[in-house]
Amino acid sequence: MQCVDSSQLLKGVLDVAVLAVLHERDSYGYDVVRRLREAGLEDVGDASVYGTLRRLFRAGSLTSYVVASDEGPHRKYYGLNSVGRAQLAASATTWTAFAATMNDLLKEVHA
Amino acid sequence: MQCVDSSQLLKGVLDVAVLAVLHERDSYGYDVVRRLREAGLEDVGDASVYGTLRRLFRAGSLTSYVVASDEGPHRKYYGLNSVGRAQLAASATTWTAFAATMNDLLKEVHA
DNA sequence: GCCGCTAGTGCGCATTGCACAGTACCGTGC
DNA sequence: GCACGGTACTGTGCAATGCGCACTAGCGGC
Repeated sequence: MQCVDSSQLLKGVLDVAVLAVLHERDSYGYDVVRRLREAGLEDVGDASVYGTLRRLFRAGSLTSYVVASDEGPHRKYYGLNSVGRAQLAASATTWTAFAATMNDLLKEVHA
Repeated sequence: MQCVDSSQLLKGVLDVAVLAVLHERDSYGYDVVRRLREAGLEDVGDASVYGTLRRLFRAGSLTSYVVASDEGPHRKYYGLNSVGRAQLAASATTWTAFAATMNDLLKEVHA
């Protein structure tokens, strides 16, 4: 019944978004969520991000190391490896092409 | 295991794409598939489009009428009603904002 | 001690795109 | 007449993925 809500838009794009954030610098789940929200993806669920990180790690696109913190529980940092960087590049290209196609389709709507 | 494939990108966007195509003019399933493919969405599955049309119709965003054809089976035409037009407008806006956010995120990747 | 923030895990659900099979109409070629 | 390919739609079941929710746990402030 709902119009396109971002939760559906995120499908298949959250991977790229997460990879993009990690491309900037290594990070841990809680922080990735914060950065994505700051970037404008305000309603990403935390569970989605944690899930995505685990999935990408399992797929071999990310490295992982645990760092203790003074201000709370340990942090599980993730970082891109070569596979992840390649995946990010490929996905970014795919996304750009796809977005262009969609903009084309919607162009006439605004007319 | 796969990089962002269009099937996941389509999630939540096929609705808008279909609405956009119908905005141009009334159409039937088989034709919508053809037009989407011509527009650049080359690997949309036909079942997805038929499913989307049925879903949108059930949701009250589309009108439907059957037209006989000389060159094959009857055609079930769909068209936008006011609900559908509103949904298209809203979804298009959401998409545009979302795409802008994503482009922003990916901007640094290309650097 | 309790609360709230930080940080992570696991479970189960809903949505949705798709493959696949099946039905059926039509014209062409044999 | 019949097989075949293109047109056109339906239904079933699957897989991917984002999310809500519950839970664990460390930390500091009241």
